[in-house]
Formats: sequence, C-alpha cells, structure tokens
Amino acid sequence: MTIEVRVDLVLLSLRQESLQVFLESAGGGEPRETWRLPGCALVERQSLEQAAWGCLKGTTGGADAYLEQLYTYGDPDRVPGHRTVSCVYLGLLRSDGSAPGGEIHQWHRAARLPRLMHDQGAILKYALTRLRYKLEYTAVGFELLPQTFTLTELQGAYEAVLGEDLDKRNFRRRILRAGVIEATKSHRSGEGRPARLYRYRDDAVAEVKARRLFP
Amino acid sequence: MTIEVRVDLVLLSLRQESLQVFLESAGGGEPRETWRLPGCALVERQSLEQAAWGCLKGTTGGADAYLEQLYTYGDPDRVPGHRTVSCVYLGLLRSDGSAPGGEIHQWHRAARLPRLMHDQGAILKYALTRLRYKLEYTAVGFELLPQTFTLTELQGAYEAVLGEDLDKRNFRRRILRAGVIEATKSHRSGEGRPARLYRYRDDAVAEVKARRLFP
DNA sequence: AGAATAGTGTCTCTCAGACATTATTTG
DNA sequence: CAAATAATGTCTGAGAGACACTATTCT
Repeated sequence: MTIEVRVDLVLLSLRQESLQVFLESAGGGEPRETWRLPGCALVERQSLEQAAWGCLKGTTGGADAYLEQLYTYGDPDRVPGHRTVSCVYLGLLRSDGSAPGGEIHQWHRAARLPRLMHDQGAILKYALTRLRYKLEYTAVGFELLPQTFTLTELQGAYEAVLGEDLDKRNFRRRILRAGVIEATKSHRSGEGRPARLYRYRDDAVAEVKARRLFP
Repeated sequence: MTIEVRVDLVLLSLRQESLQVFLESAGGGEPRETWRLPGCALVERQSLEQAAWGCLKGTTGGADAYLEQLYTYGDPDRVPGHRTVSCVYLGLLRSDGSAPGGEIHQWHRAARLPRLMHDQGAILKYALTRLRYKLEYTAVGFELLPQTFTLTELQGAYEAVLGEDLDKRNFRRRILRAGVIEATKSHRSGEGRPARLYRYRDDAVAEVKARRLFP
C-alpha cells in the first residue's frame, strides 16, 4: 500500500462584511450535510505550490489570490481507510474576484462553520487562528481587499478577521504610520462624504520585524 | 512512479556557547565533503510526528527535545532523480542531553555551515530565520537550556540564536515581567558570586499574544 | 436642512532602550 | 583583598489606547 500526497485549500474571502470559507459539498443531505476543503492529489512533475494554484483555479476560476503553505497533516488514521498526507495551503481571495459558488461549491461564514469531514474542522480552526496572528505582524490583510480601498473598508476587513471592533482613529494612525499603504488621488463616492482611496505599497516589506522577546 | 514522503530534521543545540546543527555526512571527502539533514522515509501507520521522533532517537539517541513542524518541500526536481516530498521538522535539544557526534553525524556551527545536499542549505537558513522570529514572541528559547538555568545562561542562549548582544538589565526586566520563568531556591556556584537558578513555568502560555497590527 | 459618512488631535500610561554601580562569593 | 560574576534602578522617548467633534457630500 502506498501513501497518497494531496494538497487541500482553506480559501477565505470577505463577503457580505464577514469572513467566509469556500467549501465543497461531500453530500449527506440536510440536515446532515457534510463539507470538505477543496483539494486534489499531487501528481508527478508538479510542485506543491503548483498543485495548490491549479486546484484554486479549477474550483474558483479566480486568479487573483494569495496562497501560503499552512501545515501538513499526516496522521495515519485522519482519513479512515486511506493513507493520505495532506499539505494544506491558506488562500486569501479579493472580495471582488472571488468565485460565485455553485452546486458543489459554496461560501460559508467562518463564524458558523458547517460539519466538515475528518480532521478538516480542526484544520479550518487552525487556519483562522493563524490568519489572525498573521494579520497582526504582516501586511496580509490587503489580500482580502480590491487593489484600491478606503480606510473604512480596510478597518472593516481587520474587524471581520479579528472578530472585534477597532477604534477608528487609532487604527488609522497605526496603519498610516506603518507606511504600508499610500493614498491615491481618487475618492469613492456613495452615501455621505466621499472617502479617499488607498493602495498597498508593494515596495513595503511584507514581513515587518517582530518585536524583541515577549510582546 | 510513486512519490516518496519523508521527514527531515533540523536539529539545533547550544554547544560551546554557539548554536550548532546536527548533520549527517553524505560523503565526498575533504574538501568537497557534503552533508545532509538527518531524516527517514515515512512508513505505513506512522504519523509525521512519530516519524520525526523516531528519527531523532535513531540518530541522536537523545530523548529530551522539542520538535515542531517547519515546512514541507515538494518541488519535483529538488532531489534529482527522485520524487520526494519532505516534511521538515525543527528540533531543539537541551545542551546537556545532546548527542555526542560520531563517524557519520557531527555538529556544525550554524554561523559557518558546510556544503549541503540539494535544497538543504536553503532549508537550514529558513529554519534559523524562523527560530529567531519565534524566539521573539514565544517561550521557545528555554528548550535549548537544561531545566534549571541562570539568567546569564538564558541571555547567552538568546544571544547565540539572535547573533547579537543584549543588555543585561533590559533582558532581565523583560523576561521576568513576561512571567514565563520563576525563581527556584537553588543557586549555581562557580567563579564569583553564585547565581540564582530559574525554571520555565510550563503553566505559562507558550504563544504569547502578538501585538496588534504592525509592531 | 438633515442624514450619512469621512476625517482629525490630545492626553495618559506603559514599555523599550540606554546606561553604571553595588553586592556576594571564591581563591 | 583582589578577582569574578550577580544583581539592581532611573531617565527619556515612542507608541498604544481611550475618547468626541468637525468636515464634506448627497438627497
């Protein structure tokens, strides 16, 4: 018997002001319907990252995304009857370009996850925790927004991921001081006073140096 | 053709006041001698972590160590002629219980790495970077020291990993304020005034909450 | 004019970083 | 008593967090 290597994806996006996960139906029917992470077996001559991108395109159709390796799960009995090692990637999709969902694939609120197969509930919880931590010391939050965005939208993204309200003035002060975004000359109109649009400065260091010792 | 899954180890320890890596000779003879990370193939009915521990015991004999998954490498041509996916674990060995080194295995200074096979030089560099970051926001530094230690020894461990000198008073203030270590009643005598021994508080949270946003 | 949203400043408190001297033990 | 190492406190500057009002646009 041989060991199967596969790649699975935790795909997150902001939809309707909340953080949502893209899942694949594994059948079962209501109310016992069970879901799984999208994924595929690793094939010959393909890197893990290529497999992850291929699977991303195959399921969402979307192209503009951010992917990073999360963790590799390999317990012999995590999938009963099969010996699979699964390399899980975390993916963030910009709200505009994210997939529509269809018969098989659907978006689910991260705050109220449905029943998931095998160990995938734990995997998802871990992915969310990692994203929250990462949000605090990297510039990864911008990956969830369109290329230009208002400060209010950015703050909303942070609040959706962290699950917590942030102070408007302090948020702006810190994010601007960090120097990772820059103002454009455009504004976005709507109800009320139009808001200035910002863009991510890709010349900014992605990983900001962490503080010394225990913060 | 099938894909081999294996586990490789980056084993680090403090020896002679410096951070060292445990490597396996891959032959070649001086001055072209090449080294590799210790590792083994994943076998049926074995979890990744079990394989890592098994390999650790098989090569170092040592038992008291800390292991965590680092990253999984799976490029199709990372090992010419073979299709291997390698799940790499980072291991920290306490200075006292670390393996002696023999014909095949030897310790090497992390600051002056020898020639390594395939992509393993890059893997090692990544492991060192991750450890430095991790040292700054977790309590992982204690894994390199015996169970009781003086503050001077602890500071030495941090300095060896970070490759940088730290201020004695500031280091003590912060490490004590963090509340992850506690004083014992014992002292260690030697030359000069005996130093109080401390021990790691395992009830302390391992992952200290990171700061908000960009530090 | 009123509703809606954008945008802005101050104060306090905690903590990081720089820095030098006293205390205790051994030989 | 000399040598060696341990232990300790203060000042300054930067940034986090709490907090409320003014500015601009649309209908």
